[in-house]
Amino acid sequence: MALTLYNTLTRSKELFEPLDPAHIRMYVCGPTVYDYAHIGNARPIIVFDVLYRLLKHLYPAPAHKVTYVRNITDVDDKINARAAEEGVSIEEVTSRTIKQFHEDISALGVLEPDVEPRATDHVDAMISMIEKLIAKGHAYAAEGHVLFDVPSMPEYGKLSNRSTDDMLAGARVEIAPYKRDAMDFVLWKPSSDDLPGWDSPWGRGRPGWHIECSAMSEAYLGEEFDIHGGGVDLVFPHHENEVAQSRCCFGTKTMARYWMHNGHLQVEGETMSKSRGNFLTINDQLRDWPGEVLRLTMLKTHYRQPFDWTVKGLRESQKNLEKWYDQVKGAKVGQVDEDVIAALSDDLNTSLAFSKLHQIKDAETMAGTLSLLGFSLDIKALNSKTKATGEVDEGLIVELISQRLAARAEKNWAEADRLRDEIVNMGVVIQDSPEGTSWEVKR
RNA sequence: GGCCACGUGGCGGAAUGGUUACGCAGCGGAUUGCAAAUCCGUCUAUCCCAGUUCGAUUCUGGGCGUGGCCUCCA
Repeated sequence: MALTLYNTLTRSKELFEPLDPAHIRMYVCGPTVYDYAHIGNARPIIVFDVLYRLLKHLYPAPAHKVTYVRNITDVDDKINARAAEEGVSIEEVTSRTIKQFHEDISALGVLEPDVEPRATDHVDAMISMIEKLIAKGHAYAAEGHVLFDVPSMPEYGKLSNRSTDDMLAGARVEIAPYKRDAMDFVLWKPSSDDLPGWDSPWGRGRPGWHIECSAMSEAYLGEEFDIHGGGVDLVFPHHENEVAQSRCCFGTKTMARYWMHNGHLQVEGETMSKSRGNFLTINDQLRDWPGEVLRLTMLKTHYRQPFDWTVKGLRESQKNLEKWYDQVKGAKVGQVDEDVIAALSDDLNTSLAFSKLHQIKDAETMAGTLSLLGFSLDIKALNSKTKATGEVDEGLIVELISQRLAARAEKNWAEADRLRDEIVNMGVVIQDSPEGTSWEVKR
């Protein structure tokens, strides 16, 4: 099955041809750990998980190997600011946030990346890259900083498709006096005593944002690799700068061959922001919904498309999953549907993949396909009480339900309906079935 | 201001130079003590204007609208 991927670098869909078919290599920019991950952060996590699963399917072991690296940025000024704000150590902020991050995304049905490197473990590699860049005339030290010399790289701007002239015209930030060129960006900056710092040829300091990904991708995937992913906002400056650093340092023609970027999402029609009060974290959403519902909702829209995160959409996903899981109940996990693979192979057309999924009649194929897509097939987990359940009086509900069952046994329908209404008024829905009466918090 | 992406039925969302996608909701029916679930059936669409074409939702140009990026936000 031919896989095509949209490549930001060429702004077109291209046939995926791995550098080494025996070893497919993918790098995705992970979180900066200073706060709960929001649902926007969940998009690349889920989207690239699907790509990882698809690659493993198309390039199966043992003939092939797929290596997926997703980093953790644990040195950053936002982290420092958060620590200062709370009066706690930087380690406390990062370790707490990393733990929370892992906990949150584990509910989303994502496979763990093969490597999850942390920036702070790779500072030496960053320093040696910076030294190399200086030696090759692509970087210079000034006032304790080291800057990348943008004019030294003629192809700068190729990934984000913009000229430095355009960028300067639109610039709205004042230019630091130590920069030779307005576009130059920081590779290394000095740290005061209260900030995290490492000894370096330029004094005690810390790395700039972009160099970590150049160093870590090289460490685990090599100087050139296949796929590099992240959110669209990272195209510029982050990825553009990564390309500049890596290519100039290693003297390569490319850093990654295929650059993939997921679009942003909105919440109920509005841009998500803290000031609007619609800043939804993954953790918030998991209080109300099973992780798999979040996963399906995220994948219903093609990854490059912007989309609107709504309760209505989540409800629909929940219904879809209930139906599918009901269909596979008791079936063994069979083959993967070829139409679904074909849809995914066309630049991860997950929307089309799910519409094909709706057409699957065979329970085993359904199970196999859902499983490839990262769904658990566990209807109990899907219907299990969410964390929001803690906000209702469970004991009372169970009591009312048993009273209603007694009323029904006596065919006292008026009393049974009155009890149902009482339960509904508490925000709880009940359902009768041959196996008994179940209940859940209404969403 | 510069650059980029997008605009399909009530909602989500594919595909396509000419023929009903699909899902959710709605509506009708079966079933159910009542509901839920399930099953059967069913209505509604391609932002506006111009051009190319026998024919455009699909290609080209313009307009309007939405979103994103323009130094650290996925």
